[in-house]
Amino acid sequence: MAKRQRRGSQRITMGEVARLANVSPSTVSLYLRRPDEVSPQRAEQIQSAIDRLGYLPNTMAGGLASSRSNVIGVLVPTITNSFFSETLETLERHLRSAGYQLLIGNTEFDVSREEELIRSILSWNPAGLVVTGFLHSRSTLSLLARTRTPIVEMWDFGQPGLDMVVGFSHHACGRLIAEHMLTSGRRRTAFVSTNFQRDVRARDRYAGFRDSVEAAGGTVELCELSGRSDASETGKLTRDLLESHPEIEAIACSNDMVALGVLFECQRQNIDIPGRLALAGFGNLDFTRSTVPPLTTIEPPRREIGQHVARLLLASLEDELAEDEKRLDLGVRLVVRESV
Amino acid sequence: MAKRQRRGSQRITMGEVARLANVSPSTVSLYLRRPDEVSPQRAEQIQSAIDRLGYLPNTMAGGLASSRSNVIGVLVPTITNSFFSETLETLERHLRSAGYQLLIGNTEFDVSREEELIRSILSWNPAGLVVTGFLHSRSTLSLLARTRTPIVEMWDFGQPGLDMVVGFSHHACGRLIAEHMLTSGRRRTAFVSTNFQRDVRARDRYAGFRDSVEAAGGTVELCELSGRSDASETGKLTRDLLESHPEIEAIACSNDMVALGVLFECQRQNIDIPGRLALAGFGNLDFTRSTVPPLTTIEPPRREIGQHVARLLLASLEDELAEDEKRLDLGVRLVVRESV
DNA sequence: GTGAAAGCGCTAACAC
DNA sequence: GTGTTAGCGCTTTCAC
Repeated sequence: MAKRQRRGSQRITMGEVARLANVSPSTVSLYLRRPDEVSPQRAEQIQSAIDRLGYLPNTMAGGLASSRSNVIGVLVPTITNSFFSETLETLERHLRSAGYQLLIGNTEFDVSREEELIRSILSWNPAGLVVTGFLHSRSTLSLLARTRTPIVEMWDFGQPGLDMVVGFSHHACGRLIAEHMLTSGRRRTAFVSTNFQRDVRARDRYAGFRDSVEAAGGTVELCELSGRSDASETGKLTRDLLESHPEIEAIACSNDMVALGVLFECQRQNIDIPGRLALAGFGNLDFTRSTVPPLTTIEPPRREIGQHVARLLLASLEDELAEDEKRLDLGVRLVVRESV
Repeated sequence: MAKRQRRGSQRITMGEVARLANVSPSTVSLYLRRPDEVSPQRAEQIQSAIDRLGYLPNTMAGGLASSRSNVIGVLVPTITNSFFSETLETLERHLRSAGYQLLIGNTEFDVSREEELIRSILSWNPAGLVVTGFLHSRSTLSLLARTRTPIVEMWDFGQPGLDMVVGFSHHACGRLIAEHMLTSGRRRTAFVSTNFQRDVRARDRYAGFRDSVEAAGGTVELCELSGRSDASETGKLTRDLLESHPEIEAIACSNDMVALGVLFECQRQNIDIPGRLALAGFGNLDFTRSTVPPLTTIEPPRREIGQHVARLLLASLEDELAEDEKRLDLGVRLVVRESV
């Protein structure tokens, strides 16, 4: 007797509930979906039958019959990143309370993996789809063009987009940091980035930073970290950078974890921040308030993105949205502390 | 024309593919599930029809008809925590490549929320269920007892469990840290914890730590942080602690983020680590290698948990597992660096 | 307000 | 190897 018998799930059906409650299945169905439309007396019978039997509705059967689902697909580059996971958490909370179930996928910054995931999610006949950014493969685009489910592109802003857009401009983030550093008198700068090849948004922040610095006659040295935001690798890279470019007086980082790595290296080498070197991150992660010195950074609207994505999605499921409601630039805030 | 018409999804059905390919629907179905069992010629016809029409199978219909699903539910306290999100990521990768779709839920450390989520996941008729820890509400337990889907309790070890268990002992973690500190000659200690009331596993680590320290004649001061691992709040708490208990010579933290907050406060106050104070964290987060001084911590098997949960789940879906294969203590590793 | 009947799009026997 | 036939458990008209 190998192969556990996992068919015929033996689960209580709506018909059994109906029989016990002495009503028809369709009344049970109605009770479950719109309780007010059945008489109070039957409602009670039905509810007690449900409780007695421990009935759980079969979502698949319901979805098939109504040819619609309570599923919303969400694709992020990685959930192992507090940026996206906080957006996800907020999104989940708002959407679940409206009766939706999230189907989360990790694209790993890979458009062909994104395509695969979208295919898989679309096969669930989702009520909505949320993807990260504007970068999609050709066939993803045609897949998405053909579907009629509402789509939100999040965590970025500044391109046309497929349907709805909720995010902010990463180029503007880079400029914001650059201007702040320029204001404090720094011209010779470096940008230290993790995941530079895969992450378009990190590249956008770099581009914004570079554009502003160069426009002011400054220089920007780009340093790429090979893997993930490994703080120890950052140490070595920082060492090399400051050795080969002793003129550098400011370092902008692609995120706060990278900045933390740079900071520790400076502590080791007794490099004064911000005296000798200005340092800025991105993300406003919790620890940045208490580093020594506290880290200047940018606060991206992580939670707000989740909240507004949920709002737009829910609204578009109800009504057709006006064109000008479909695009939302949430902006960012420069958090000035003591490291610049 | 309000209310967008979202019914009759207009999607291509298997029947249409069959018609175009000049075969019966069941041959298409067979081709999709076991391609080798249809003749190469028809296979080609079918595939080209699929491509031409852009057919995507309807997962709900398939699931209903076969009364089984490729869904696996996973419940974690919060995905906003690299511990769980790395486990999730690994689990996702392994399970997806075996054709399963994860349904992820956030319990927020709340057993009644967990119950609600389990109810919702069970209504998908999942092939498997993964929950975090052993702590469940009474009705969750009876819900779980009635179902026949395989269940894994992860991230903890040491209790009987419902079905399968993959994790490690948090009590042992606390003891490990304690012994290391005792070895280095510290007797007067404190345990600084975030989320102490909600997180059983943090409490277990505390209990293990306290038991060992007290068995050796030492003392343990417990400090609870109110909210999340807010490093700045940690600073204030550390200040108060060291003021009211100047005798303390070692601090164990419920996780690395808390330890980071303590470390920064010590840098501010010029408290020598490990000279004046020993410090240890939990988690072996990336940055702990490069702090000044590098942080002694514990490496929990985050990725391994995901991997083994997937393996056990997949195995139990195939065959009945022997009792002794159902429980796995992955253990932990003390990462000795320079802070103790 | 309630029930009967007809599917939703697929899978799974079972003939052929 | 392929097609025919019944459902899977629910929702949704539409009578009553």
